[in-house]
Amino acid sequence: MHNTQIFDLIDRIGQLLRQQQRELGSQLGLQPIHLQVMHYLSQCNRYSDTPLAVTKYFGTTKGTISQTILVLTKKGLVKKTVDSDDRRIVHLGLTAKASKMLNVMHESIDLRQLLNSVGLENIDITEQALKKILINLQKANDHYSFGECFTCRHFQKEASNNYRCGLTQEPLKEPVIIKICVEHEIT
Amino acid sequence: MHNTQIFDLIDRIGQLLRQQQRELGSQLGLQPIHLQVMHYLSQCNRYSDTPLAVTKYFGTTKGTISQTILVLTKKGLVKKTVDSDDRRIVHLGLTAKASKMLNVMHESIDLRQLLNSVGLENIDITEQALKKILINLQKANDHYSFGECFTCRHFQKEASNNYRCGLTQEPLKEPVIIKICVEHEIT
DNA sequence: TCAATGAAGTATTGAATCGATACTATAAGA
DNA sequence: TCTTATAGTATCGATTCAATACTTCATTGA
Repeated sequence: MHNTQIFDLIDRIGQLLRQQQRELGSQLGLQPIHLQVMHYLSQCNRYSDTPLAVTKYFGTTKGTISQTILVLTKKGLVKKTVDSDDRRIVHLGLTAKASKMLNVMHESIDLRQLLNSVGLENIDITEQALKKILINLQKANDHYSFGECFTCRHFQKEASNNYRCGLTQEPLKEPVIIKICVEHEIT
Repeated sequence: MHNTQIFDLIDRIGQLLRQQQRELGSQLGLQPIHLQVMHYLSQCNRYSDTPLAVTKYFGTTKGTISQTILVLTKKGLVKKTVDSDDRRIVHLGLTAKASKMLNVMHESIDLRQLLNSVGLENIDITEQALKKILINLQKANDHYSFGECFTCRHFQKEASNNYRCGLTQEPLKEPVIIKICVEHEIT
């Protein structure tokens, strides 16, 4: 009873955030999902920049995401490249136009003010709690794929300073990676 | 940079929760928004059970909500009654059928398991943090209406044990009330 | 008393998401 | 080679949602 209030709050905040995205995106002719996908693509690596990974991330179907990506490519915001090893796989990347657009957007919204009067310590606690909720939610929904844990560790071995693994500081918020790295921490 | 991760998490969890609602609702021929509105109506009082209040709550437009409610009434889940004082105002209420449906749904989803390994103390902290974020978000979006504060206090004076005011324990999660009661605490 | 203004809600239309189904192309295994 | 599985696309129908215009009712003000 008391516990479920958290989910009402998340639901509601998420709804209002999406509403903000809608207003912001409508000026650019974009829908909320487009902004979300672009934001996602700005943060993922070559294991998570495929349509299928986007599908898993947003919990929708292949077809739906395919449509979204089609719109983004038509608008010149996303570029596709076929994987050289496996030609079934497509890698998605933001164009310079898209990156610039994202930067402008991030400047126009000051998310930090929304954390007013929360307190740094509690922000951290909240963040950790939300991460655990997310993981539990993924487990409950069978969105968890253990098989890619090897991939994630393999990825760690690469000598690139743009990429880091683990839950806390990684620029890789891509879910497949996050999920697996978290699981790896637990076991 | 570090701070904005919270909003990614909220966004993502919200998305997955909505996906759950979609799966659950599709068996009943209902969309996520329908379940959300029904859940909202199960918790609001006679100051917040109007289409306009629902509109403010979900941050959409009157027309959109009107459509949603139309569907719910056609399905026999929501009943409209015209206000006796102000005949422009419509009060919305769940039918017995809807209440039963909500109960079944709440039983079929165990939200508590999603809080596994979070810890009671941190749940409270997270809840408080999310409440503050919600309020800040409402302020930023001009969804704040001070005028109804009087209404809220008036409502407090009624002798009904089904209703309570305040931020913490109230069964009234209706936003107009919450917003105003919180503001009242602050000042 | 009555006209003007505004508020609550509805109806309609068009754009867009989303799911379902069917399809193509490529890879991997027997 | 043949079968099966995977990644992605195309198409269609149902539905949301915003925008606009509209109706009904209340309130204000002369």
